[in-house]
Amino acid sequence: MNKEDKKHYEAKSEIFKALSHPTRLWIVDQLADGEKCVCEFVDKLDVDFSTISKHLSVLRHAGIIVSDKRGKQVYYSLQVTCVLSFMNCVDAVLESIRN
Amino acid sequence: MNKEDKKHYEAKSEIFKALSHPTRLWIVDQLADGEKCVCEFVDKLDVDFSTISKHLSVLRHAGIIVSDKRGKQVYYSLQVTCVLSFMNCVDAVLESIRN
DNA sequence: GGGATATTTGGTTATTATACCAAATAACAA
DNA sequence: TTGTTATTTGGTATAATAACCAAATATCCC
Repeated sequence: MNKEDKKHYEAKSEIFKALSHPTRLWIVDQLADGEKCVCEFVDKLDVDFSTISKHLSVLRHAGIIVSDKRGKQVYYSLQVTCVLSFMNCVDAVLESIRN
Repeated sequence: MNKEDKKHYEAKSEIFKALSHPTRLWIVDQLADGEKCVCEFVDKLDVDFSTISKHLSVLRHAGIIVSDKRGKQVYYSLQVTCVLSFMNCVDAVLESIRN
């Protein structure tokens, strides 16, 4: 693996890392049918809001979601919707393990 | 998020974790066009073979690849080929960040 | 059996990720 | 301006990952 390849795979792995947390996958699913306010996540999860904020930050920095501040609230939405279609693939992996 | 959902997302995140390393993504790409012997990875990478073996183990436990021992050598191949199509999506993310 | 090769496993250490709390910032309302 | 709500950022302790070396295992050849 040469230097250029290495950079390429490092960048790619950052995307996967961003998706490597149950809470963040849940967030992605929540955004599947449109934007959501941070406050909605806070209500539905039993973790500190600072924790949620950091998860959102990870996804945003990876380029998977984008934020939009309107008034006091911040709305997030999916930037890269092909992530959703990969979820089906992941489910297939889980199925194949189970059987 | 209820208990069942939590388990589901935890399982899912394990798949992503397995793909969250440059070397492991490289391995997946290497397997795109068919099975490869561990020794081939050892030759092409500049890391300890025990490290490679552990990366292969991570991918195998996640159900992404399968191993087949023939003689002294172990051959690995992709079990879940839809992973490859997601790579295009990931590349799209990278593109969108770059621009 | 004994030696050589291929791969995995265990141990140790360094780096990275995560959660919570507390404090900071931003926007709006009184 | 002061208070209130929404969200982010910084600090810190703990847990998970990853790399290397050394040792174990498995297979083949003599």
